Amino acid sequence: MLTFIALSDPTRRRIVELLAEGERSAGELGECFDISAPAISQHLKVLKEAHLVQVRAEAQRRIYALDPTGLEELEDWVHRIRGFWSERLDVLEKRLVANPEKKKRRPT
Amino acid sequence: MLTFIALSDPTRRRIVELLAEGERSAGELGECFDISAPAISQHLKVLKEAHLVQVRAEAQRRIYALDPTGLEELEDWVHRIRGFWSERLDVLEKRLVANPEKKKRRPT
DNA sequence: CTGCTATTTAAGTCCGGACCTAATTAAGCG
DNA sequence: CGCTTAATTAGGTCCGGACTTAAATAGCAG
Repeated sequence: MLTFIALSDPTRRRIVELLAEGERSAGELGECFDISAPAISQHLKVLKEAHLVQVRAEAQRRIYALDPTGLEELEDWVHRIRGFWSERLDVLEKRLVANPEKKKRRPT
Repeated sequence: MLTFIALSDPTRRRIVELLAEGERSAGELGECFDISAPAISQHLKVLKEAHLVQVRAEAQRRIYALDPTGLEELEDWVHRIRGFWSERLDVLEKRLVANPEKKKRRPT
């Protein structure tokens, strides 16, 4: 699950947000931040490995664009978790409404 | 955005997955891992601060359960990004279908 | 070929975070 | 009250990751 690691960094998250607006070259992305070009390049590498961005060469420029794969994986994970949770919510809600004060001890 | 940082760790991700199946005490969670109880406690603290889990006291036990807040925030972020991307996808798809081999140079 | 632009790779520093053990708090129970 | 159980806080180690500067690669233009 490289997706979460990739997005845990604010700079990388910002890059993804920028690319959501449209593709950009590595240099153009770099201009949006106060860090060195190598730093940006490393961030892009991480995002690429997490399948969050794609690269395309155009002359000397590397044009970066969003890759839907990583986002889908992320969304799937969240839905899987929320799916379970929703089922339990139904039960929980009913119980809360039925007996709001009761505290139950559950055996190990 | 504490959500991504919290979920970037595999142990914490696993904890969330376990809690998706149902609430558990800190001790019960700890039994699922090969790390010390303090380590688990620290992980739970991070998850709590990211609003991914909730705590409820029951005698000496602390019962942990999923908190929907963090997951919603996560889902919102993904949707925001994918929203932009989907718009662009429409254009892209049409273009790909129209001329699959052509490579275009696009002005900035 | 030389040089210029765009970007990545290499090498090294530094800080935060994941872990441990030991000590602390807190709640039953005899 | 002492003892046990459950969990957290304290203090300290260690490794990975986000930077940096310097060097390498790659494409285009004269």
